[in-house]
Amino acid sequence: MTDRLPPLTALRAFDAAARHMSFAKAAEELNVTPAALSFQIKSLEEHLGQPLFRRLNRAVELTEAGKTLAPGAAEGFETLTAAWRATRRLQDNTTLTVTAGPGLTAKWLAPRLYEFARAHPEIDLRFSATLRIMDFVRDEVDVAIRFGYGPDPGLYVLPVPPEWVTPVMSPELAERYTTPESLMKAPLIFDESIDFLDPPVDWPAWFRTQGIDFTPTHGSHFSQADHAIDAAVAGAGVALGRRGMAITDLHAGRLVAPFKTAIETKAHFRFLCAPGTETRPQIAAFRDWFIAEIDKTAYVSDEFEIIPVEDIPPP
Amino acid sequence: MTDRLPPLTALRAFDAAARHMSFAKAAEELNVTPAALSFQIKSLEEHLGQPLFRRLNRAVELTEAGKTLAPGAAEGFETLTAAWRATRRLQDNTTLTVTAGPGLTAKWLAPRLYEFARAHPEIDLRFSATLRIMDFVRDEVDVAIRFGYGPDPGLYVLPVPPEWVTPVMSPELAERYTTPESLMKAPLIFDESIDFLDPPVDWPAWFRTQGIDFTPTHGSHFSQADHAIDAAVAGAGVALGRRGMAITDLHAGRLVAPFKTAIETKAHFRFLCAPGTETRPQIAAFRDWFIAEIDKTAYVSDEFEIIPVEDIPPP
DNA sequence: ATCTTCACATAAGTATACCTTAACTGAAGT
DNA sequence: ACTTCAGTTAAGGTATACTTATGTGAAGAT
Repeated sequence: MTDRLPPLTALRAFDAAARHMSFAKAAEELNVTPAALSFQIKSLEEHLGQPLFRRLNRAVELTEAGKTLAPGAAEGFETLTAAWRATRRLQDNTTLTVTAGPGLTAKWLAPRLYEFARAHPEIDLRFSATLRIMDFVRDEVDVAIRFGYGPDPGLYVLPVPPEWVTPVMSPELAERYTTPESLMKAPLIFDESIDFLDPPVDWPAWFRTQGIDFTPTHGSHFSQADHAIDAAVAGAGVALGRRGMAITDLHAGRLVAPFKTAIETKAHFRFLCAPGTETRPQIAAFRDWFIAEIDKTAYVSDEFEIIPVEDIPPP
Repeated sequence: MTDRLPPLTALRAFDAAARHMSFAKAAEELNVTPAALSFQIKSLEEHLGQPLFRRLNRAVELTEAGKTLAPGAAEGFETLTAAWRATRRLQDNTTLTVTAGPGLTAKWLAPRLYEFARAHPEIDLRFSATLRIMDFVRDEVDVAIRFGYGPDPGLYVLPVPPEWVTPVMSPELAERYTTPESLMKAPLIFDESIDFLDPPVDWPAWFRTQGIDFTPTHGSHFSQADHAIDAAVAGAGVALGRRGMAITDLHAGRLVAPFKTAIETKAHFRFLCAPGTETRPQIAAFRDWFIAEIDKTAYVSDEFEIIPVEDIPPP
């Protein structure tokens, strides 16, 4: 017989039946009568040349053929559904789904979102704070904001100024630790979320910018950047704060950055979306707002001597 | 409108049109007239609420919506087609597709296949010699023979006796190197295809079974086991031959294994197929033949003192 | 400049695939 | 023995999908 695809409605009926393991429930899902579904399955079995379900009297179970077909059918229809939904979303100019890492969401986006929501009441903003790299089509996400290196093939990438780090601490601690040397005795906070950077942007690197050869051996470690900043705000120690993470607490006076040397890394935040979607109204609005917010705090960089990490002398 | 799937025939028409970038060719592929296809696309665009193609006079091009939908549609239908074909193959009891690594194919399967083909003339045997792990459904493979550890969740695994290695060389070389100590001065051949084993099954391990602490520093390296064996047959040096790889050349007298100590590893060949398919006639026939062939050479193991690799004293 | 060709659109008519209602079957639970 | 449940079967209607035939507009040829 044909090695091509069988009637697709029949295949979809099978998919629903296999997922529910019930013809009746499958019929309900597809808004047809059980009779119709029974026919579809029967016709599919005729196309195939062998049964897909074993009819027990109160239930159905999959035959070997059914077990072979079911996972692929489910995956195939899932893919189609995701693609169709993503396409439909293109003309929905009222919803905007953004994903960002938990740190950026907590320390940068969340405090500013109220402004965006007020400026664009027509946009229904949804957030997904996860580190998982997402698929724009499959996960129904419009914009991703991610910290790291490029390149990102096949994506629209908006350049954002590079990120730098400098020691930050609570005002109380700043009275105790007034010189770079004194930090060697201070409780240090380690932000493991930037461990992946190469060359490393860490405490030894910062001490070297001060002409100090010192590798701290203990301190508090945090896997997420916002937790490290929170610890610093609470007075638990001195953190190497990333500009984007610390800026809100610096402005609020909860943190101070007494030393005016910062390390710049090639990694930076990147505004990512599927190519072509950057012109959709809500994405363009979000992008413009995002750039404006970053520009608002750009002057902070002028206060610091910013040293590219690759210019730091090796140990 | 509905967020559910649109009419599937229309989606399939779009998929074909997007792949060919031509309505006429898509119509040909689907065995319908161009007019029918034109209607399908139009109906899909109405479902969506926006055009999927931009009609230029001599050609068509995808709109943003089309570009969003096309990859997912293609992938979805590919998945469905693969699943359907895999299901149809279940009732094809005349074809058998086997995949194995290049080493096993060259040194073990190929020399024996003639026998199998003669014993089962009704089976149309196809081979795929690749190291790539294959998906039984997507790659249309019935049986995989792989060297390594388990477990393999969700697969039928036929246990095969464990694999061991012992020094092998050409008869000429064997006259020169008659003691384990003499091998320290022999040209050694390294088979990198078993480097992934842990604990390692390598020359230092074998020397330790002889009470010799020796780590060879140079020799010939081969990334594939069959090439290492071929080099040994050619008299280029002494290889640590895997039972399964060397057995044919040992029987033929092209190789000899003068030292009767072998190292056994927990890794072994595994006969893998999708669960449930082990009862299909051609797979059962191949499995039975495979076991019988292995049993034929089982007595060889009796000649050796086989030491499990974990029992070898550490350096 | 006009003609031809090409690729797709449109109109009208037709077939068939799909669905519904209604009655049936056979086993499990009451 | 009666009810219920899950799926099957039959008959008939409707919407879907296809066909043939004709129309349209621009690219390329003469």
